This record gives sequence, C-alpha cells and structure tokens, in this order.
Amino acid sequence: MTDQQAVLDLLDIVEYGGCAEPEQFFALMRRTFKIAHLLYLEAEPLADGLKVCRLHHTFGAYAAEIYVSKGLYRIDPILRLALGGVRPVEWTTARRRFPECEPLFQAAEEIGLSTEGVALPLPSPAGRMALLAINANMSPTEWSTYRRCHLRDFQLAANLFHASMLEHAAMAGAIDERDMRLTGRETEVLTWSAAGKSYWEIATILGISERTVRFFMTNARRKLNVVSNTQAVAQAVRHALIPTI
Amino acid sequence: MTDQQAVLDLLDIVEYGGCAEPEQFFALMRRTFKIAHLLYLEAEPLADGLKVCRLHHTFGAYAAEIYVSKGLYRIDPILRLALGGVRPVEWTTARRRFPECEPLFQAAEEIGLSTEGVALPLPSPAGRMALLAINANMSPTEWSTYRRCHLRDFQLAANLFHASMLEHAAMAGAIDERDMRLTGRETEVLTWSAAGKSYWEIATILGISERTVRFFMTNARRKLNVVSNTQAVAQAVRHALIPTI
DNA sequence: TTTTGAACTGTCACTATCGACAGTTACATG
DNA sequence: CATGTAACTGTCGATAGTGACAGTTCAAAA
Repeated sequence: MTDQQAVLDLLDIVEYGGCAEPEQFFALMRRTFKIAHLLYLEAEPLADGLKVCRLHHTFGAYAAEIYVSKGLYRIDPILRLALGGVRPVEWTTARRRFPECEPLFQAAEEIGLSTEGVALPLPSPAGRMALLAINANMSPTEWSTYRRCHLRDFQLAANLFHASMLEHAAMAGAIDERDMRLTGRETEVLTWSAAGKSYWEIATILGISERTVRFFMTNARRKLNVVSNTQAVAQAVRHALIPTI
Repeated sequence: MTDQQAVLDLLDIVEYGGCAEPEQFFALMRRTFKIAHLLYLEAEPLADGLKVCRLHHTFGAYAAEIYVSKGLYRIDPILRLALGGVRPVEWTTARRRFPECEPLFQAAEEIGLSTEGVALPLPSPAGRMALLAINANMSPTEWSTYRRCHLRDFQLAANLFHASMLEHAAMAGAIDERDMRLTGRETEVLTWSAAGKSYWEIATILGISERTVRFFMTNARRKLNVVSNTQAVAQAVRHALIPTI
C-alpha cells in the first residue's frame, strides 16, 4: 500500500498551488501512486457531440496520436458516461455496458494501456466538463483493492487540480478581456436585461430615464464588441461579467 | 484519529447506493467522523439572486429557522464563494475575507455552530450547483489536523452522495422537465441569436422562413418560461443548453 | 389507424431596440 | 486648472422583436 504520509503531502501540494502545470501534477501523481497513465481533458457539450477544448496526457507519442488525431474521444464510452454525470466511471464497467466499443479497448491494450482504471468527472460551475482518467497496469483483483483504498485520494487530488486549472484559465483570460471591463451601471443594465426586463422596466428599477438605460446598454455593446443586447448578455454570462448568483 | 476501516466502509456504502436519503447519509457521516453538523443544498443561479432548490441539514429546529427563513443563505459569503468555484472553502478563510459578515458567524456561534468547517462545492453537468457544508466543534488547531487527514474522505463522500442525489432527482424530475427540453431547431435559433443574428439572418442561415425562426424562438421562450429572447439566451447559456462558440 | 410531436408558413398590429444626432453634471487625477 | 471618466438626458427614424390569429406536412409511436 502507498505511504499515507506521501499521499497527504501530495494533496497539500496540489491544494496550495504547487501544481500549476499539468505535467507537474502528472509526475507527482505517478510518483506517489502506482499509476501507469493519466489524462486530463476539458470538454464542452455541443448539440452534435462533444468539443474537446484542452487535453493533457502522459501517453506516449504513438498512443496520443491514435487517441487524439483519430478522434477516439468521440466514441469513447467512458468519456460519454463520465462527461454526462458526476460519478466515477470504472473502465471495466463501461466495457461491459458498451460491448460495441470492444475494439477501442483492444487498441488501448495494444498501445500499453491496461484496461483497469477509473475516470473522474469534474464539472465546473459554467456547465463545462472535465475529467481525469487514471490508468493502472494492475490485475483486476489488485486494482480493486487499490482503488478502494485510494479513490478518495484520486478524487480530492483531481478536484483540487481541476480548481487550479480553472483559476489559471480565468487569470489567463482576464488579460485579454481588460478592455471588456464594464462599469457598474453597464453591469446592472445587462443583469436586468438578462432577467428579461425591458428598457422601461430597467429605468424604473434603477430610477433613471429610459434613455440612460439605452446609453449604458450601448456602451456595454460597444465594449463587448457585439451587435445586439441578446448577444451582449450571452457574452456577459459566458465571461461571468454579470452576477450568476 | 478516525478508524480507517470505518471510513472505507462508509465510502463503499455511499458509492453503492446505500444512502438514498440525505438523513441516512448525514447520520452515517456523523457516526463515522467527528462532525457536528452537515448541510447539503442545491442551488440554481438566477439573475436576481440565488434560488435554493433543495436544502437538507442537521441543524436543530431553531437554527434551521434562522438560517433558512431569514434568508441568511442569500448573504452567506461561504455560499457565494463555494457556489462560484470548485475549490473547498474553509469557513475561517471566508470569515477573514468578508469581515462584513461577522454578525452571521456570531449568530452561528450562538446557535451552536462552531466556526470551524469546510464547504465543498459540487457542480453538476447542467450548470446547477450544490454544496456540502461540514461543521465540526473543534479548536482551530484540532480542526486543521483533522481536516488535512479527512478532506479526501469528505470530498469523495460528498461527490458520491451528490451523484446519488442527482440520479435520484433525474429519475423523479424526468417528468417535470420533459417539457423544458429544447428541440434541435430551438437550440439552433437560440444559438444564432446568442451570436447576435437577427431573425432574418437566422432564417437565411438555416434556409427557412423568418416566420419559422420566430416560431421556434417563441417555443423556446415558452419552454424556458422567459419573456424575451435576451432572457432566453441568458438562461440557455447558464444552463449549458446551447454550445459555446 | 389514430395520435403525437417536430418542422414549417402566412398576416396584422403593437412595442422594443438601436444608431446617430447633441448635449450637462460631478468627481477624481495629473 | 485641464483632462478624463462615469453617470446622466433628449429626439428622430429605421429596424427588430413579440403575440395572436390560423394553418400544412411528415415521420414515428401508440
């Protein structure tokens, strides 16, 4: 069994920001646990499927080539299961439930990915999804024991790492959106507009004239570089420029 | 320190569906850990505040009365922090960062809630948020040690319990939300509207008449229970009903 | 076979929005 | 004091959105 102290140290490091880069996190995880491979991906749900925004993994070049460029993530049942819920998905469970994807698992075995592993769904507040897939070269019985003991470690580490990634992305995006900063009133009128209020209603609520509401809204549209109030609100919600809570 | 075997047993029970009711989960958690109180709430982001959909807790009747009926969850900084991210929120950290909410903490102390605790954000795929707040009657140093050792247990237990709650809600709510599901065309017109396109432009893009675009948009508004396209798009983005372009 | 749901279309009348015109007031910063 | 920024207001005309009216077509499920 893995050294408990090492596990607690790893969790401390991840929680307090010592793993800004996925590579660091992956290395630390592989050093601490008997893990063969790790994969972290962020995805966005689309009407016709799944758009993978970011993908980090420890596979070899060839394996990555197969998995990514051939678009296997589009048909991977584990991804479908994991990105649709919040419960950890056991690889072998998915294999049993989706026999039509057997070729995928065989391909994985050929490139050195064992079939024992777990995928941890990591939802984020805005509705985007991510997952951390953990793969171990273990026998089923060995993995069962190991998983029971360390799933909690994997789950917390995954959550904290995911939080770091989200905060990192928010910081990186903040620079680009410097000119997109809205004033207090602009934010207010956008917020009320997103709540379905008309100019007249917003004017009454804020105690100003309807013309002034339009003035703020026009400024907001210009700053956001959009052509309609509807588009402005969509942008503002996506970029969390107006309060969600 | 808590018995490790008991912890693993608890996690097994929660994972394999033995905690369908919050009360069972709460009792099990309090029996296994040195926890004073637990609170699980599901919330939906709204433009004009926070809509708490479901709330379960182990507070006494009086405490619950204060916390819920007086609407303290509207100003609780821990809720704001936790529901806006995915990182565990330490109660004392929130207390330091938001001195204006000191009365809230004092009120909590008076009704027997200690100030040591942690709130675990639990996002779900659809963009809704939940959180599990864990409260312990411990001294700061005692809590610090305890937290370091058991945060992973809390996190996994919270995730698994949350998954059960979501699956339970999905089963129960399948009937209620049937009428809120958008059809393919409704999603399409909303998506283009969020991109700033007018009815005429959307009609051209989709190769249908302008009237038909309006028809789909009206249906979408009715399903989302909103009064304007702007509000519909805001709702759709928040609930991840339309893809991010 | 009947029913249901999605996709589709037309017109009328009213209201909301948006861009472009031309300003005032107040307050902080250099 | 000048400069800048946020907050504020008015009017005109064109375009966009919204609700209520009344339908057709097609495919899949009951």
